[in-house]
Amino acid sequence: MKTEQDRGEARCNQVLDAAADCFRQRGFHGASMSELAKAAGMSVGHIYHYFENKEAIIAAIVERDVAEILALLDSLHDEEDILQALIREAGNNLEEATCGSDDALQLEVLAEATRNPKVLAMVRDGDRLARNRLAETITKGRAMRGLAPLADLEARSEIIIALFEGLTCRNVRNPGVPLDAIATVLRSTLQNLLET
Amino acid sequence: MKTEQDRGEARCNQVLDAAADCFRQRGFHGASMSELAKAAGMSVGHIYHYFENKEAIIAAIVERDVAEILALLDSLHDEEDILQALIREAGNNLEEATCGSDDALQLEVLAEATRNPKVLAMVRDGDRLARNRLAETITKGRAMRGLAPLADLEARSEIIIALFEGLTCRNVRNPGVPLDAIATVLRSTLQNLLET
Amino acid sequence: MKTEQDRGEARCNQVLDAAADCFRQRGFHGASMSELAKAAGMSVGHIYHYFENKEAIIAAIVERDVAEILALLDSLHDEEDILQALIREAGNNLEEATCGSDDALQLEVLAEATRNPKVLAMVRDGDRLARNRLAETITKGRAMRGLAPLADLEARSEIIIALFEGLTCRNVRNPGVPLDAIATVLRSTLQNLLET
Amino acid sequence: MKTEQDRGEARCNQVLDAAADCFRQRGFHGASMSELAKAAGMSVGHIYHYFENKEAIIAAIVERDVAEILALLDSLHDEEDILQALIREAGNNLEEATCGSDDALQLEVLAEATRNPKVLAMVRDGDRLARNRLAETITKGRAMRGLAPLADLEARSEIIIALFEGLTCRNVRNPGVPLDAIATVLRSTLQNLLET
DNA sequence: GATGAATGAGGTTTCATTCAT
DNA sequence: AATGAATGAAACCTCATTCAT
Repeated sequence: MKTEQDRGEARCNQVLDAAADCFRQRGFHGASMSELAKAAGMSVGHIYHYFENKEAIIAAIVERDVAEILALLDSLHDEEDILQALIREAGNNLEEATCGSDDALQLEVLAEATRNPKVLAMVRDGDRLARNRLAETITKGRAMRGLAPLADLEARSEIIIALFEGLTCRNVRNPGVPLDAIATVLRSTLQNLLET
Repeated sequence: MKTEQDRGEARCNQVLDAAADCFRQRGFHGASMSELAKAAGMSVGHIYHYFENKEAIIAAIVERDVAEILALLDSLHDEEDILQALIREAGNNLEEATCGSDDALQLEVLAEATRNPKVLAMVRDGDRLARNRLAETITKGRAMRGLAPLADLEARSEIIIALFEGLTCRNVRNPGVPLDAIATVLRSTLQNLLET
Repeated sequence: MKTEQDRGEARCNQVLDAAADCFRQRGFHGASMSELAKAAGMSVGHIYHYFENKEAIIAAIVERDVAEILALLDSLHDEEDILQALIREAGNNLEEATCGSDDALQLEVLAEATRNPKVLAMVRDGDRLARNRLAETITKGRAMRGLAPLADLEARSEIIIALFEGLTCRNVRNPGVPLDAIATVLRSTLQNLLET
Repeated sequence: MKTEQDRGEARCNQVLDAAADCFRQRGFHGASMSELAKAAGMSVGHIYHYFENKEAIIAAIVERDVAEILALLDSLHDEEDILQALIREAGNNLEEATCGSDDALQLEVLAEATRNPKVLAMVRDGDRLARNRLAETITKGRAMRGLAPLADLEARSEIIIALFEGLTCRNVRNPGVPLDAIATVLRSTLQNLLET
């Protein structure tokens, strides 16, 4: 019984993994159900045992995407020197991006949110959690350094997130920029936002 | 003859205006040629007199989009106090975004660039022009203020653009943030990047 | 052993009851096997233990339907005053119909018979039995009243059945007609057909 | 322009004729759009220029069907001896039916009305017109014969229509009945209903 | 220049049926 | 006996594109 349920879940993830790949490469609406099925190693019809329709798959992908960001933020929260970890993560983000990670999917999600209310709601809910988490993390990090609480915490968080999201965009428009030069400026900008 | 050509161009723009609207609302792949035609007040078939196919329309939209950004940058170039103008423009951008301007289209373009090589090339070409222009503008602005040339000019430009693009993303994920709080932090961040 | 067989039969009827419901509500082709399964409280696959395929279920439903009519006729046969019972039954039929009984299924069967030879054969076989039974019943009823045998018995039976089937149709097209007014005319028409 | 519109209408009817055929032979839900298209000598996609979806075609067929009955009733209205014409028409109806005319379609419509509210509404609207027309016709016919108006006109009309619709059903269940025998009984029954 | 009828491929989705467990 | 995962064909429908007028 347990195995059975596990198997179901595994099969579900099989679909989601395949879907993420397809969506990355061809977009939500460019990828066809038969492409998904082929990529998932499953018949088209059977995908509908696990997902009500294509939009439900999109929603599940968005949910995963959101969870991933939250997980990253959570991992930061338990670092020893939080502020430094945040700044370090910035660099990693850059490298990852260069390796062509999930940029495409992130942009796809954002573009879809623009016209799909269900996706928009998920994106906004996720973002609310994420930015609250970031704010807490910053506050905790500053406290650990003996810095005063910030009156403009919300705005600073917003700008910091914007920076990161913006770098995702930059990675599409201008991937050729030297990483270390960027990292230096990024780090100093973040320091300015986090430690003053 | 001249009138004739003008008329043709006007008809062309009629299509592009309609296309921009449709693409904003439904995405490149979600908008159908017949929707475009209806929005443009023109028959489906006739659109093919002006554009070889749908992709050509997308390309033209992307081109326009790129040109718009360049125009904005150019307008800055002739300001009296360039650095201040840049910072001011940040605020405008925020307000515009709130009004739900072209965010959707920008994201659509970026997502499309991710998988359409032709679009990617256009986006990157445009971006190259834009960031060079910004670099020049910054240099000129600093010179007018008597500040020294920047060794890390490229990286700073990159971060500045990232900030702006990031705010476009933020506008989708979290449109409810108070503008003036953001603007203050944004301005101080830009000052830090431009004037030190 | 006997219990086992009984259980099988009960399961079978469970399917047929569910099928009748589904077919009534959605039609033979509109009802899916998985709907049937859900309504029968049984897995899709298991239905195939009892019925070779969907058409076999349809056939069984048709058979039941035919049997039901025959049973009604048989019950009439043992009434004391047969002719009066026939006429009375007309009224009941009307009321039943109003309550939206099996009209839908009857029409579904008839429509299906139109294109499914197997169903057509069943319907016609059943009808042959039914109309012969009715003819006998009429003859017996007339004899009990001391009336002479009818030379045009077959045609009269036919018209009487037509009247009843027609009222089923009317119930769909015009359910709002006052029952008692109809019943009066119906009764006098039947009297004319049965007692003269 | 006129020609153009005519052509469109002709093409529309081309679809409806084909659809009527297909629906008769395979039922509303048994006939596929590609069958319709083949029968109409037209591509599947193009049918959707004329009809929004399959249901719209069904609706149009039902409308035609209703109109046909109304036309028949109207033609009776201008006969010299209306009552006699009504009775005569009964015979014709029988013959027609034997030739396997529209019985199948009529039953299909009725069965569909049972579960499709839009079709039900059309059927009922059509029937209201038809039975009012019949009532008027009967009244006029009786007046021409110098007979008194009927107090139970509505109920009698109802029974008369039921007879005709019932004969349509009978034609499926028992087509082998000798026509003239039936016609005699039918005629006498109608006389009883119309002329007394 | 301008229309819209026409096509056919391909999209998402549903479904009867099978089969390993 | 009983399940439900799995399939693949076929359903309805949409769409970019072409072409005669």
